[in-house]
Amino acid sequence: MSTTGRGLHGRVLDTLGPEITAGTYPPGSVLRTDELAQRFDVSRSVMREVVRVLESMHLVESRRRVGVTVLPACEWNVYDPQVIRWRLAGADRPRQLRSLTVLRSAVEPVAARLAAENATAQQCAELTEAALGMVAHSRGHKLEGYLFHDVAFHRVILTASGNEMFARLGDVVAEVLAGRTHHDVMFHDPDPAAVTLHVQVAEAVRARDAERAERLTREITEGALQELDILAP
Amino acid sequence: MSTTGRGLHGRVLDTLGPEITAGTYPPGSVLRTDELAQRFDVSRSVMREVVRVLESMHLVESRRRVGVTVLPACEWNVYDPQVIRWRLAGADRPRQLRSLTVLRSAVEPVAARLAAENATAQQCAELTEAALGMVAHSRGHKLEGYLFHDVAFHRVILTASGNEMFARLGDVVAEVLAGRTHHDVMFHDPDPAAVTLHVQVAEAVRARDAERAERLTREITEGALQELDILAP
DNA sequence: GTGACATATAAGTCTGACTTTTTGTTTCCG
DNA sequence: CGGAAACAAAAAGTCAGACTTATATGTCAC
Repeated sequence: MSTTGRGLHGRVLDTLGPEITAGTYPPGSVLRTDELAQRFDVSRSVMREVVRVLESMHLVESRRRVGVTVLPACEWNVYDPQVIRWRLAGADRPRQLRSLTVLRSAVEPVAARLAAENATAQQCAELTEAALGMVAHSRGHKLEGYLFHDVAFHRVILTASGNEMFARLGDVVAEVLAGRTHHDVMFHDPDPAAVTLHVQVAEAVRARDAERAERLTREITEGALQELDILAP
Repeated sequence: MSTTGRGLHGRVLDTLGPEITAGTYPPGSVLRTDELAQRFDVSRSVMREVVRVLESMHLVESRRRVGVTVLPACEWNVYDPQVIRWRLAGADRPRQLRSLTVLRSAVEPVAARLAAENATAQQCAELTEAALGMVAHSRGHKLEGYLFHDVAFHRVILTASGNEMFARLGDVVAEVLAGRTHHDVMFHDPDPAAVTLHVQVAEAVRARDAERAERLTREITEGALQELDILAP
C-alpha cells in the first residue's frame, strides 16, 4: 500500500518519515545528514534528497552548522497524503482518524450540496450504482465489497462537487473508511440506517435537491462521528 | 513573501514550481534533469533535489529512460501551502480563490461550533480583541489594520476548534483574505454587516453557544462567496 | 559584561564516473 | 511476413570525494 516504494530514495523515506511522524525524535531533535546516510547505508546525495522532501513537508528544517531539526507537529503539512498515511500507520492513529472524520463532517455535506447542483448524468449514474452496490453487500459479512462501493460513493460526491479541493479529499476519505473497516469493527454488518441514507443521497442528487442532499449527508457524517465516540471516548 | 528562499535549491524551485502550476508545460510534457540543470546553471545534484520535491508534491513524475513528466492538475497536492502560493500568484488565481473560499465556507462554520465548545479563556480574549480591532479599523481606509485583525480572528477560530486539520488552514485563510484586500477591492471600507457578524461570533463563542457561532460564521462565509460572485461571475 | 574576532562544524555545492532500468530497434528464426 | 528474443541507447539513479559557505560558539581584549 505504501506508494513511494521505487528507488533507494523512496525506501529511506518510507522508514524515516514514519519514524518522525510517530514522534521517535521529539521536536527540536537534531539529526546529521552524514549519520543518517551511514545508518541507512546510502550516499549523502540520496540522503540529501530525502531530507529535502521531508523539509518540503515541514517535518524537518535543515540549517547550516546546525543539522536537520525535527519540527513540532503543529508545523507539519498534515494534508500531505504521504504524511496522512504515515500517521495513520503509527501510534496516534485514533486521534488522526478523529481529526479526519471531523474534517469529513465539515466538507462532505457541502460537497453533496454542490454535487446536487453540478453532477453530470454520468456521475449520477455512478452514484446510484455505488449506493445500490452498498445495499447489495450490506448483509452477510460482505464487508470488502461494501467498503469498495462506499469509497466509490464518497469519491463521486467529492468529485462531482466540481471543487478541486474537495475532489482531492477522495483519497483521504478512502483511507478513513478502509481504516474503519479493517481495524475498528469488522464484527457486525453496516448500520442499515446508514445504507438507506446513502441511497437517499443518491436520489437527492439525481433530483437536483441540493438542500436535501446536504442534510442527508450531514446525517451520514454525524453517524460516523458517533461511531468514533463509541469506540474511543 | 515567498518562503523557500534559502539556498540555490530554493531559488530554482521558486522559478520552476510556479511555471509548472501556471501550466507553462502542459501535462505529459517531458523535461530532462540535465537540460534543467543547464538552464538554471546549477549542478545536477541541486536539480535532482528540486525534482524530488516537485515529485513529492505530485507535480511531476520521474521515470528512468523517459525523464521528468509533468502531471495533470488533478494529481497535484493542492493543499500544499507552497503549491497554493504558487497558484495564487499565477494566472488562474480567480479560480483558485474560489476553490479556497468554498473550502472556507465548509470548514469555518464547523470550526466555529467546535471553538465555542473548546476555546480557552485566553482564546476567547484573543477573539474578542481581534473583533474589536476589526471594528476599530472598519472606517477610514485603514484596510491594512483591518486585514490584520481579520486574519487573527479566523486564525483563532480555526485553532480553538482543537482540530489540527482545521488549524492548519489558518495560513490558507490568511492568504485568501490578503488576496481579497490587495487585489480585488481596496476601494470601499469593509461591509459593516460583516464586521457586526464577527463581533457576534466572538460573543457566541464566549457564551459557549455553539449553534449560534456556527450559524453566524456560515453567514460570514456566505457573504464571502457572494462577494466573489459579484467580482467574477 | 560587551563587543570584535577567530575557529570549528555541518550543510551546501560541484564534478565526474559508474550502474540500472526501460524503451525502441534490430535481428533472426519459424 | 510475423513474432520473439537479443541488443543498444538514453536518461535517471547512485556513489565518492573535494571544495565552499554560513553560522554557532568560544576567546580575548577592553
